[in-house]
Amino acid sequence: MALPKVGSIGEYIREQRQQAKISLRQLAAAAGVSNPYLSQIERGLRKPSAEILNQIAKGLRISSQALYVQAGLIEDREPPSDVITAIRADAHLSERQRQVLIDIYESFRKEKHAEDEQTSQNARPRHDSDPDDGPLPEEFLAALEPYAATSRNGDVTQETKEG
Amino acid sequence: MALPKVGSIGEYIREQRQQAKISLRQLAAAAGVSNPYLSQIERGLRKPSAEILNQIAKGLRISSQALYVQAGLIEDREPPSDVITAIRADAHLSERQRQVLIDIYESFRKEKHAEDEQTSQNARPRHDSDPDDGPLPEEFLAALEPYAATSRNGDVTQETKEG
DNA sequence: CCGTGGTGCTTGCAATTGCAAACGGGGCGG
DNA sequence: CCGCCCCGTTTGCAATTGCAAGCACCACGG
Repeated sequence: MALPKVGSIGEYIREQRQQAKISLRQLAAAAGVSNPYLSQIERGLRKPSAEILNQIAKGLRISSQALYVQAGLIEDREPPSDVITAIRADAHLSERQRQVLIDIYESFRKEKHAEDEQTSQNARPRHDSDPDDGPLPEEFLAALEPYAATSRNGDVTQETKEG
Repeated sequence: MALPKVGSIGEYIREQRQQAKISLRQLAAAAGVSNPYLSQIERGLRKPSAEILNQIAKGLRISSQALYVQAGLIEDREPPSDVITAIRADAHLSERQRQVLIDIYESFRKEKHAEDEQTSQNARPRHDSDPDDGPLPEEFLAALEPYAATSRNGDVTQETKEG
């Protein structure tokens, strides 16, 4: 793919602009790019950088993501459905935190797996709350307490610590 | 633009690369960019285009969106927490496990914010009173060991999604 | 001792971005 | 008719991207 869908992104921008009933120059001004450059972008003669793309998205008042997807710069994949993928994709976590979360999650899975042998990756939310199914080792919870405690401002509603 | 905000994206990439334990050249090859250019990107001397950014994300096996957010190219309003949604939707977890995971995740988020003071224009309301603890206490990890041991094979090569 | 292979960094250089200026054209008022 | 303001487009040109080649450094082994 040496030549991404630059044409389509241009068409998409022009389409959105015309739909918004604003002139090329107006959008250029709103986006903070020059008029001629926007013209070239819309006709696929130029391959706008990420910054320009973002500014244009702002000027158009549309989602940056929609534009990036159109530009083929983001996999059009749906949001991660399973926990591990979600953790891996979370930019706010450090790699270490990520690994710890994954470890904990997997250990939970193993516990659950022992009593309930179901390895379906895609699952629907279970509101059925059975508060008495997982043993949840003491030492584990003990180690977590300081974090769980500080993370919620005294609003620890869950029985993370139930004698 | 003598000092663009490219620094953070470069640092982020380097961080991710080092945590993935791969060399600059390896990532460059995986991403399909030249080694020197990647070097310059990581040090903030260059402002990579969207395509390059996307390729780097692929090479790092991380979400393109995460990278774009770091680069400030996507409004951060969208990815609040896919992780929590995923956790809630996972039928393999007990309600209790779910809550613990969420607690940990949230505490991690707070830690990261504290230590990683990134230029987030949209900071979530934090209680200014959480000066507790360091990054990730060993005792924490130690407590996890018995559970993590079976799940970790020493290397994070397993991918939940391919291609 | 010197070669080989690894790391990241510096140096020119072609290609491209992105812009200021200018161009052709369509309405409208003097 | 002419000037004026808008539209989108074309044309050079400075600045930047992105790369091939080469540099310095370090560990390992003949």
